[in-house]
Amino acid sequence: MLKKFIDKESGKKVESTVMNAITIDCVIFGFDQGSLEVLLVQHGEGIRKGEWGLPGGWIKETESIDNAAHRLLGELTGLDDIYLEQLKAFGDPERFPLGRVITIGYYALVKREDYNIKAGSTAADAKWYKIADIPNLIYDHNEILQYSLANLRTRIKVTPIGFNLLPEKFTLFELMKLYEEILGVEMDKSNFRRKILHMKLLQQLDEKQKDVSHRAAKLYIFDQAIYEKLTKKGFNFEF
Amino acid sequence: MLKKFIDKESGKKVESTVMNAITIDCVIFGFDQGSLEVLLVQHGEGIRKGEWGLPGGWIKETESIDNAAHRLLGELTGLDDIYLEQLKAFGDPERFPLGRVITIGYYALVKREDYNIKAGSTAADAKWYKIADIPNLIYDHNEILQYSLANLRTRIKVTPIGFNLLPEKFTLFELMKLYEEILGVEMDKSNFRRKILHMKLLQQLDEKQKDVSHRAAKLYIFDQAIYEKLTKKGFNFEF
DNA sequence: AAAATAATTGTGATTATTACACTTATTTTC
DNA sequence: GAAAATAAGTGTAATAATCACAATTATTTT
Repeated sequence: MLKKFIDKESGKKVESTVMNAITIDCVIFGFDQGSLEVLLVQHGEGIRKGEWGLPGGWIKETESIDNAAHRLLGELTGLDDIYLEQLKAFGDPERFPLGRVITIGYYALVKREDYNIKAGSTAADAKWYKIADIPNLIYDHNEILQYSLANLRTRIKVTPIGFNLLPEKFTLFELMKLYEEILGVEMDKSNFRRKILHMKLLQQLDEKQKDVSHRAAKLYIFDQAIYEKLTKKGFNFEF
Repeated sequence: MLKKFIDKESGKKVESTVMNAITIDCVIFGFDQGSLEVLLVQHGEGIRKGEWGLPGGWIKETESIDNAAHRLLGELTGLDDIYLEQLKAFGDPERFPLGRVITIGYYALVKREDYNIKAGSTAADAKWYKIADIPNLIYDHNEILQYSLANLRTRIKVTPIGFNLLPEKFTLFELMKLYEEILGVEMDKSNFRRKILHMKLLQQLDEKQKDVSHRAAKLYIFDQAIYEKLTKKGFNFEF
């Protein structure tokens, strides 16, 4: 994977090293049975073989960074049209042991119902980890993960991106559980309902939950059009 | 400024081009007489000579990205200990006409009272521009600037970073004018006072404004300790 | 001393938040 | 098939925050 370069002007060899190499690493969040999870992959080569890390790869000469991130995500998960945002660049000179490699961190939010690892995976092994069970990761991937988690927590208070983690149709209680899990707080059912419904971001469907052993809850969908209207005049999502 | 490389493995020449070259570009915000301003520099070399752009430069092999940004900022303004944060990386393949160069955007908030352009400037010319008067900039610098402005607007609603733009001691009215200018809204003096004082982030001093031709306002300072306490348990800065 | 200017304080109507308790619908158990 | 269990969904009253003004106070200039 590493390339070797010679500086044509100075003539110096830059051995076993890539000058200013750039990679992408992606934190993929999912939500399953009340738990926030992250998709990790097992490294297939090198000294760190068998250790877990964030999925990532190299940026091609002719593609934008965003496109590279989307491509990598598609190769791994078989999904396109995923919610994906750049976090920031991580560039400690020591972060990668074999040379100077700057990585650009992304985070993605996927609906677990859509996700199917077999679809396009090139990774030896990929697995969802609950946030509390994240192992030691290669390089600075724990730092990137923690940063993205902090970012998700502040973003979700200001923007309704949480919907990207839920199925198309969801109950108010599921939505509340998502907020509780990500923010690490307990909320009041009644007050949550009032607040979220008051925002008018949700559309009630004529459908109900199936296969639950108690009174079935009404299903809702997220109204994109109203969201965009609200975004323009600014709104607040604090709970 | 551009380097030329040969890929040692493939033997291919990569002429007039830097593979994966990385720069830093910095949006430096200041606040002067009620206006939000940005520090731009005039290019001293190349075809774009004379055109304005964001101050920036190359990242050295052995320094972290954050250190590079601080170093560049110090070289230009003579200041260290500036509020500086990474925005994100910009990497459209076409953004730089002579080759693939990815740039990492930063934004800084400086107190104009501290700033002295003569201190360490290497730029041919540097000048503060009001937001409304920003000219056409080189490469994708207008895009970077717009992005940082949007970022500042959302950040300032959630975090009291605005203080970095004001002198050490300021009046409540000055603070309000800062928020009005950045967010582009009008606020009610009375309600603003109540809200900001209620947060307990400000310490009233036994000092007053000098040299004003009317009743002098009390001066306040920002209380860092209380800010950190509040940050831990989370707080909201909406106005 | 009066006028001008802006700081500072006050007020009441409206809306949002919070902590609960209560009612309703559905499924499972006996 | 009635009772128990479970969670959905509604209601309420106290408290706090927001908003749109009006009134008062302290200084400086005329």
